[in-house]
Amino acid sequence: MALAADKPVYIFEWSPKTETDRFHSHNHLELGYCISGSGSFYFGEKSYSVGPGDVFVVNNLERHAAASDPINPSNFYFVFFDPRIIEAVDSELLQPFIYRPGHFTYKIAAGEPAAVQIGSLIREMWQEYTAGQEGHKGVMLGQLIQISGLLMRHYGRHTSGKEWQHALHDYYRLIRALDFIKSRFREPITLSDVAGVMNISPSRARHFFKEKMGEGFKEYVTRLRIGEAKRMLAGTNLPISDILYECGYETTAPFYRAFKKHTGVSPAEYRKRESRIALFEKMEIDIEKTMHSTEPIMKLK
DNA sequence: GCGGGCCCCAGTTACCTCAA
DNA sequence: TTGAGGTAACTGGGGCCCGC
Repeated sequence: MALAADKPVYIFEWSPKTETDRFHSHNHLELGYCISGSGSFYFGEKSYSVGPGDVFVVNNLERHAAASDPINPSNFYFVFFDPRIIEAVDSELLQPFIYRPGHFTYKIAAGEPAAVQIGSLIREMWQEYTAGQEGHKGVMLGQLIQISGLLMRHYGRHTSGKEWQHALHDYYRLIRALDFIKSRFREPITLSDVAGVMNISPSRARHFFKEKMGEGFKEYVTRLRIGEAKRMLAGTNLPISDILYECGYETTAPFYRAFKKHTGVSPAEYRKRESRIALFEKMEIDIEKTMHSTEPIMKLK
């Protein structure tokens, strides 16, 4: 989901499915506040239990997913926002969102002072949003800045200013690389190209990428390409031969091998499966519409 | 922290054949 | 035409190490 330029802050109410939603990452930053129920939140290999009052800080690099308890489904307020709006006010306020493997704590447990204060601000933000009075966007932005400040104080207890500055420097370098990769993964792209964007040697780029992302450069590019292929297989009727070309592959063999390795099925099987799921989900929605007139779970303006 | 050399090997490319 | 799979040659990423 991309944030519109004129609406850099979104808040919405959302209940994760009882089975784990698909792992994903995105270009915006995210805050989650559990208002009721229970479940789990997954960040890469880590998992956290979810309960009312818990706050989750989600950066724009780590792949994550959520799941609800079948007996007592969790319900969240989620805030999505463009990191640039924080940066424009004070780049230091970005620090709580910077991903540093081994240091980053995604969950602030209910009852912790930061969770209480941030939870209260997110509830106020929701009220602002639903009331929709004149100037609500500005008020929401102010609340977001306040939340960032509280997060900075919360995390600042554990990390020195010098370490924060270093992490910020690395973050900007990594963002440049990821922006470059995301805009070029459909073409032949090498580690040397990415190193050039970061102004470091290919050797250093390799160490840096693995250290910050937890996976190798090629692995990351392949994941992007296969993700794009999956999106095109499910969302278009383009022939597979066109799709593999659109995703940066020049011949069929490597595409089929990589696709099967990542998904466990061939591209054709994947397309069949997704079309069946889409048909089933459409039938469910039609039945739901017929029986009840309910609001969608995910509300976005 | 950063750059670079060396070696290994997985992945890629460019062919091919075969089946449906 | 599309999809699957095999082979050989080649490329370049990863791991390791060392020096600055």
